Amino acid sequence: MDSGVKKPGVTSSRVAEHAGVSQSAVSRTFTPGASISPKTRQKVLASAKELGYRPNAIARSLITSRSRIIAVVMAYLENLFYPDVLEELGRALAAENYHLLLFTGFMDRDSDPVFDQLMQYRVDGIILASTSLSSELSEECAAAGIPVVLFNRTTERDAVSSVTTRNREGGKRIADFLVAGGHTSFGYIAGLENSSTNRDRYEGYVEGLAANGYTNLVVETGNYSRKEAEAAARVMLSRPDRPEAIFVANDHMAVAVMDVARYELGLNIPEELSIVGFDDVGPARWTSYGITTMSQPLKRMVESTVDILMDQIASGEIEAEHRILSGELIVRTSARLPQSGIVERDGQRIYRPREA
Amino acid sequence: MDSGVKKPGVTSSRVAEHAGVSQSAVSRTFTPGASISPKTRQKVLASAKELGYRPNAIARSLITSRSRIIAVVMAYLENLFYPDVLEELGRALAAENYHLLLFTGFMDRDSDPVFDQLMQYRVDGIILASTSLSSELSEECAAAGIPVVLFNRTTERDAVSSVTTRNREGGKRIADFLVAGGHTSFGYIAGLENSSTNRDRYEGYVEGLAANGYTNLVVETGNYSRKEAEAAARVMLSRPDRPEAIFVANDHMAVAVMDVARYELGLNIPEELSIVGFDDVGPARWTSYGITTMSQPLKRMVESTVDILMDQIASGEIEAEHRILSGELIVRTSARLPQSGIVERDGQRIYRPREA
DNA sequence: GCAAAATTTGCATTCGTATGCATCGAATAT
DNA sequence: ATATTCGATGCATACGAATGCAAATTTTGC
Repeated sequence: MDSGVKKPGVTSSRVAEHAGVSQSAVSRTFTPGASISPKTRQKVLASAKELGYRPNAIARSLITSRSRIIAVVMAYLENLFYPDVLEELGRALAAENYHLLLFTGFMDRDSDPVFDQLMQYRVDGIILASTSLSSELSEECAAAGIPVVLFNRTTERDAVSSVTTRNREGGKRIADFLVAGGHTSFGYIAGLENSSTNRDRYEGYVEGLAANGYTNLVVETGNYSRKEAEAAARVMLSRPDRPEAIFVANDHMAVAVMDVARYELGLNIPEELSIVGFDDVGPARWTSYGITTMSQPLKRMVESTVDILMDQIASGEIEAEHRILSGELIVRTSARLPQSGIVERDGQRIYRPREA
Repeated sequence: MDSGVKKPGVTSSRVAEHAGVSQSAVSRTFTPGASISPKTRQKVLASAKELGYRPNAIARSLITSRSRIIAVVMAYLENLFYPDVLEELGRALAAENYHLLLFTGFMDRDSDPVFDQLMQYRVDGIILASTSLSSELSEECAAAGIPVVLFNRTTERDAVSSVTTRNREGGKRIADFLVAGGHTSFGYIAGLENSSTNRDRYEGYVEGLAANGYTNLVVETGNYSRKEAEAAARVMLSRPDRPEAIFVANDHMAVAVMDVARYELGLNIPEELSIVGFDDVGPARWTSYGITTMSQPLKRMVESTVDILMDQIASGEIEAEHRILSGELIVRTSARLPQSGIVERDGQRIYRPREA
């Protein structure tokens, strides 16, 4: 009666035979909304269960030309932000009955093999995150008629959609926050130079500082890598005119910078040095770091991403859509506090100067 | 000449027509080792390029009944160990021309839907990691004739393979290390109670302590979750007879325990409290933590995992294989040091008592 | 109870590729 | 030069499920 053990080759035809109906009937039983009487449906379900039948998604894909697979490209997962994204994407896609084909662990250079695989599997959509090969790759995919969403990255060309947060405003708010905190000299540890997030955060920061009359900004590059961020921090913090406050382009690097500052240079944070990050990733919340940081609304970003994909898949129309969400400046202990502007919300302290 | 833009429906037949050959010829061109003359091969390749043709992996799978997809099940990615595994798996599988279908972000409870999806996609193999539903799920899959490898977990039933490290020996070595370090009272913060890793590490630890004449072990459970580990640490460290040394079942929790010890209870590590972890995950190496920990040889574990799968896929024989690798006790700053037994290797300090 | 409409059902075909088999041509052997 | 072999090629079919269409059945209306 039970079965459990399932022979590899249980096909719809075998079930049909066993249930005394046609193969079409079996197919319709498993196709929501198909025309089938409750009676035969039950018969089929019974036989299916007995034989341990499950529709073959491959065969289905072939004929519907829908794989129900979404490719996710994340070159590296070192930054905890991305595993979080992945987990949330897993949830969101599963809810829509889609599956997640992951491309990771390859060096950024060789985009071509990845692209080839994507095309061969006829994925229904593509999410590009944490990869610098976005631009070229995305254009190609879009040209091939596959919906593409850039996650946490944008591009000028308008063929592909994107989901981001207000990086520019974030950078600006951080500048305001640091100025309000009484700092007078500033540093920036940059992410990947050609990434839109880095560019926008930087520009907003510079703009915000300038608006307050500060132009003495020192810059080093960490390329979103821990190792390089450490090196950058060493250089910046060894300067005679070491800045009082540093905006690090993301939390992943900020953690490294804090370690270097404290343990290699013996600096007290925030008394002697203020650090602000971006992302509000796990370790930022750990007591050892307590990083003051611009949060990215992960859940909403993922929702938007999946939304866009589902829309484009359903409509068949690939029209680039750009969703820009906003985060908050979460105030913790890694930076000196301004006199005012800090409010409490949902048990967190955030920076909200009056005009905002 | 170039093309770039690719019409959705370029099939092998279209290429065949364009090249003036049969569809079979096109197929053979893209099938390594098939019988085809260099001349026609070139003709086909030229046409394929011009039309932007790529073999349809779905259709190929249908007929070969090989999807070249490996399912990876990781219920959660909070513990950085798993993203690392994922990245390495991505690399290793790509090298074998396999792809990675990721199942993540679901609560452990509902294993059934996951199982259903696995079966429907006719994946060629399954890797189960960081999930407690291993036992039931794995049996089912194995019964269905799909190779399964448990990653960092074992099970008694011998239907499924597994790759682990010597958890028991690891626990024992940690006990030896702590005893040699002069500690006299001990604590254990446990992982998931029904997981084999937790059980083995615990048993080895207890055994090692007992061998040295210590039986005064206090235990709390953190279930491999950060939040619960924090709570466990609070309880354990508030005891009047707080232990001098704590073995935390993995680094992910050890980080949390250190934060609580330092910032909530003001304890100095390692002067007043020694902490040892397991995994040697990223944050363990960060200066703020510098966790002394049993390493798990990630790369080799992944290699073995993929090895086992490839073997079983190639041979069609599913014979459970259990690979057990060994790690090292990496000595850092979170625990008091023994007088002897610490040696340097590859720029790292490891604990290697004479008999080992 | 009968005709018309609505619903089920089965047949046959399709998706795009791989592959056994037969055929054909060229290369080798005698 | 002819017989033999071997590689290259094409034909036809198969993989497993979805679906348009027509036939069969049930339901509805009067």
